[in-house]
Amino acid sequence: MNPRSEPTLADVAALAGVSLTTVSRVLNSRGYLSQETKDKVASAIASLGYRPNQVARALHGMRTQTIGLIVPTVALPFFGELAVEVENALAEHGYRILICNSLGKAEREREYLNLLVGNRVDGIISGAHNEDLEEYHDIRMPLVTIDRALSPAVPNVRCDNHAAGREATERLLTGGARRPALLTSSSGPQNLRETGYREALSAKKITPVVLTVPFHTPVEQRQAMVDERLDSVAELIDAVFATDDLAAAEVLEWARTRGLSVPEHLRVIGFDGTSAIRRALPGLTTVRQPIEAIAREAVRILLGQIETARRQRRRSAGGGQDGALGNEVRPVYGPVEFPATIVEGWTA
Amino acid sequence: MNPRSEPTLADVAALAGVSLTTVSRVLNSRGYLSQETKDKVASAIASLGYRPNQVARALHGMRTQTIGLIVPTVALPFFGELAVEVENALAEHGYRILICNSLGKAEREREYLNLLVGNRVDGIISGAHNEDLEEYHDIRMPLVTIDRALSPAVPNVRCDNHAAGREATERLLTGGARRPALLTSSSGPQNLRETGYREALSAKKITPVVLTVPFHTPVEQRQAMVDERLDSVAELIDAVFATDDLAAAEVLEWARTRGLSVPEHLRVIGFDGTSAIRRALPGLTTVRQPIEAIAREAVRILLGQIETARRQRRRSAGGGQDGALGNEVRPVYGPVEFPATIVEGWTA
DNA sequence: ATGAAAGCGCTAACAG
DNA sequence: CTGTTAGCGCTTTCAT
Repeated sequence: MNPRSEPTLADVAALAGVSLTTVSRVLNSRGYLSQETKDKVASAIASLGYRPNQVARALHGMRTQTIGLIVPTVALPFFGELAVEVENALAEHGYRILICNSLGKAEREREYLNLLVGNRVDGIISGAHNEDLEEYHDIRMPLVTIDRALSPAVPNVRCDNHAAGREATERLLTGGARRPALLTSSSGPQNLRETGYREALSAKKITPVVLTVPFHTPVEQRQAMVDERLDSVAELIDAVFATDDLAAAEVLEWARTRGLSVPEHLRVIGFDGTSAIRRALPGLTTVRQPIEAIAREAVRILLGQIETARRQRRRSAGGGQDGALGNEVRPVYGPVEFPATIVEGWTA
Repeated sequence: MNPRSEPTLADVAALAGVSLTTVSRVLNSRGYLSQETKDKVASAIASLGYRPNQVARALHGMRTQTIGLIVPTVALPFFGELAVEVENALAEHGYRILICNSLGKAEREREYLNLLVGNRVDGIISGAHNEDLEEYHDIRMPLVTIDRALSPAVPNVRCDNHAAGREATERLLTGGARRPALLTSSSGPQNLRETGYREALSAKKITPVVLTVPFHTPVEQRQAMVDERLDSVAELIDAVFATDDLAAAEVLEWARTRGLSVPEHLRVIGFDGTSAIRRALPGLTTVRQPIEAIAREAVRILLGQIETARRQRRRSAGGGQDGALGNEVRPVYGPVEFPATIVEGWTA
């Protein structure tokens, strides 16, 4: 045996003087083993530093205990925190996570989707998609999306963007704003935070001012674009609801360079409320997403799907008797939404 | 065949009316194939939506094309960006990444180490370690550390912390500071940024003021601890060098609540310079780590080690002739350091 | 130019 | 209580 490569079951068996099966049994504590055998095997394992090859296990068991997570980039605190929470929730169930950063490129997202399927992950959680990549549709695998709905057949978990958008806007108004603008990444009916914003304004007969800077704008260009958008409406507005905290930071910077004091001349509220940004900008009033709840629920639904799929596979393989299976996790239609909460700072 | 599970090579072969071998050949474009065969196979693949099972491939080929990355948490922008850069660098070489967040818990880091070995990743990059976990030492696998040195035998890639610490401190002094404090996570000779700080001060005969708040302090407690540390030396100091940007943000918040204006009463310089924090706090003067360069170099060294290991394994397996192998990637001793650069804001 | 068969490391029937 | 054997899906000699 090459010393630089990992020992195998056979090595352990040989050293312990028993068969492969026996070793496998002590590893998985299945069936009856004499204490003596157990000890022999255990010491062989220890002395070789043996660790079961999960790849072989996966090949046999048809399951990798791994799920794929696709996000735009964990370099953004929101997705970084989301990834950590998903990882935590999965770890409790013995699963691990393969994180994929699409960087907003459809091409890359497609490649990752193939990679995940090729690696036979047990399921996928997607928190990023370039306006439905068709690959998502004909994927034969448990799938849950976070935040952006893909199709009614795919479970979607998110915070209640609509209500949150309305509440953020109302918070600006009750704070004294008369004309709040919206700064977001893309405008339209699918943008529920925008819908909430418009709803809050129409209740007060205020005309909306919607500014957009695309999500994947290179970081060096963002501030200039934000400045340009805000300058063009500076006379009209006295508050800004930015749909993410980093955009809110850019609004604050704009206000600073234009000599507008916050919140006196300009009120600002952000969105996400990640701990990293709350550390960086503790003064920012923002809407905090319940990231942990979202992650846990997405994981719960996904694992339910995986379980169901396994059952079906077993049934169609083993043939025959159904048994009473009333307690399966039911498929989820429609989005699952969690409430977001406003975190007070001094910018609004 | 169960419709919900992925098709296999055998399915493709059956549909195309050829043998497994042939299908495998067209997939890997090895040997001579008639155009007709190629076409038949290709269309069978397409119509089944077949994707090779990487798990099986890995089992056979004894390589997973996956490397593990261990970091404290990608929820912190520095490690989030590092993860993305490592992923990018690896992708260029056909490797993927398994990200593990240790959350600063030795227990969890140990588990992850086992997981990675169990999953037979081809190598590990570690950017986190609880004061050498012994497991790192007897690991039979290519390993590179980022930022923290583990042992002389393990390559270490980092920014030039010593020089950077000196320069940051000098920047405060040339800006007009007379007594800059250091705020860091743990003090001692292994903290090279601190060493640089002390060096810059001793050149000017200034007595150091070193404040510490442990790295893994829960976020809710941090500000209070920072406040407490700073209050205790408020009379002495007129500047702070914080060894990460988030700590610098906490210093700014302290200054704000104490009515100290920055940079007039208090100069502040941070460390890391991630894009996320630069977006959040564009005014912060900081030392920017060359994250991309670090990631690329770590990957380069690791892939070199993997290549070398494979060669050795082949040699010891196939037995015999060495051949001329002068162009191997040489093992790296001593750390590889990249220069960090100061990014100007208005806080210093 | 194509196929048959062995084997990667492990688990699970199926014997004893 | 323990061993033998047959795969999981793929690559790779070795034949033909």
